[in-house]
Amino acid sequence: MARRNDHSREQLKDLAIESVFNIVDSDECATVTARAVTQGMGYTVGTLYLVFSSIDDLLLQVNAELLKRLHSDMQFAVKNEVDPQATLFAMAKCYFLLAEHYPGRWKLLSRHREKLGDEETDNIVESIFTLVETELARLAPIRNNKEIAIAARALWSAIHGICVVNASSHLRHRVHYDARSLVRTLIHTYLSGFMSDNIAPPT
Amino acid sequence: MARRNDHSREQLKDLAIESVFNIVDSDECATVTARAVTQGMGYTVGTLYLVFSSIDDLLLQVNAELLKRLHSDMQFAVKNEVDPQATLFAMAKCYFLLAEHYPGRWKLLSRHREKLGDEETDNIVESIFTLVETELARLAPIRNNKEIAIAARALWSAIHGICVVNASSHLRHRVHYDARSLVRTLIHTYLSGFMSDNIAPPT
DNA sequence: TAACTTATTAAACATTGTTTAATTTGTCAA
DNA sequence: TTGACAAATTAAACAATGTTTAATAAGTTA
Repeated sequence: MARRNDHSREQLKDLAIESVFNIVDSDECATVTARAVTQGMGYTVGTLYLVFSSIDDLLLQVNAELLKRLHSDMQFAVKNEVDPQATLFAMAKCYFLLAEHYPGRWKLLSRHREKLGDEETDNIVESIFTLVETELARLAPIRNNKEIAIAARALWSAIHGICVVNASSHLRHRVHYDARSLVRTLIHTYLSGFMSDNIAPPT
Repeated sequence: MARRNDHSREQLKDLAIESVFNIVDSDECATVTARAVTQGMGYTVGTLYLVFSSIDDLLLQVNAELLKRLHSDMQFAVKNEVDPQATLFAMAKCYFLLAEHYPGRWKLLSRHREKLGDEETDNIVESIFTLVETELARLAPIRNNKEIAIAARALWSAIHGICVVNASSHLRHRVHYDARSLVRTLIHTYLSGFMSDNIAPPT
């Protein structure tokens, strides 16, 4: 089945995704062009369309791969921590470190969140939320399933938002203290409120 | 000074910004092209470059305008609420409603946050944060300036993050309950933790 | 060995941002 | 009033992208 090079469709996909990583890792502001991607794989532009339906399709699959790795990192955190709160810190750290160490990859992730994702991507995101929910449930038994689900999304949104602000911090900010402690403070403060049995907010 | 049409540079700027609004309001997924913008103003593409240095420059000024209006809305909220917590709810609502009623405009805002902003834009953002800080300070006198500043950014990041997730919710979410109450719950929970004198998080 | 299949490419096309040279329009001085 | 100048506006060109298509080349198989 293989021709000129011994690369199956699957291998071509991996090559392309790898090439995208190389591009955004070398320069987080670089634009991922079809020609740059295929040049990085040692192919020409047409080959990309043999394996992906469009550039957006490629980037979608890149993001799916990123999310899979994130989920894997977070699972590792769950295994290595005992305290639920410590686990949540560790999981948040996984996300934060992705943004800090691989800003280019993380920007792909946050830039394409707006576009419609396919079912696979959504499922990975769901599995990530499930990890968070499990810890929240252990931490605040007084909360019901719905409250847990909402809290997981709110908390994760907040962490994501901090990464966004951090990524776009132009040094010029009046308050600049590091995003790492910002995340820690956020989780701590939020959980403190979440665990106490305060009354429901006004409607 | 005016020639063919009686449009000063300033008027051309306003026309262009208005045209961008029209484009993204009519279809939040529409791409804002130079030709579409100028066609909407009744000019041709070259005129745009008489007034803006690039498309990015135009979008930057569009975002500045959006932020100005947001700040104005939030100031209005401050005037019309007495309780600090109610004021914070009202301010968050301003941002949330922008995302809900003008998703196209809001996407411009969140999409271009990553690009380096000019000083003017940063100043507007700072003034918005100042409004939030003022209410937080009234609410939690035990917190010092730095804590207030961090809390304002964390809280706002969280609200922004919720809007992001909401904007990209593909109906398919297992938990879908409305973002409005998500924001309310988040603020309530966060403030509950912020106002109590819990210990500092572990380092 | 020859026909066929298909991976791969080179070239073409459409759409964008941006620049440039031409054109049109108003202003002002003689 | 008219002719020269300045400025606004445009049409056309250019480069970089995503995408498609027709040609080419390499392997497979009868």
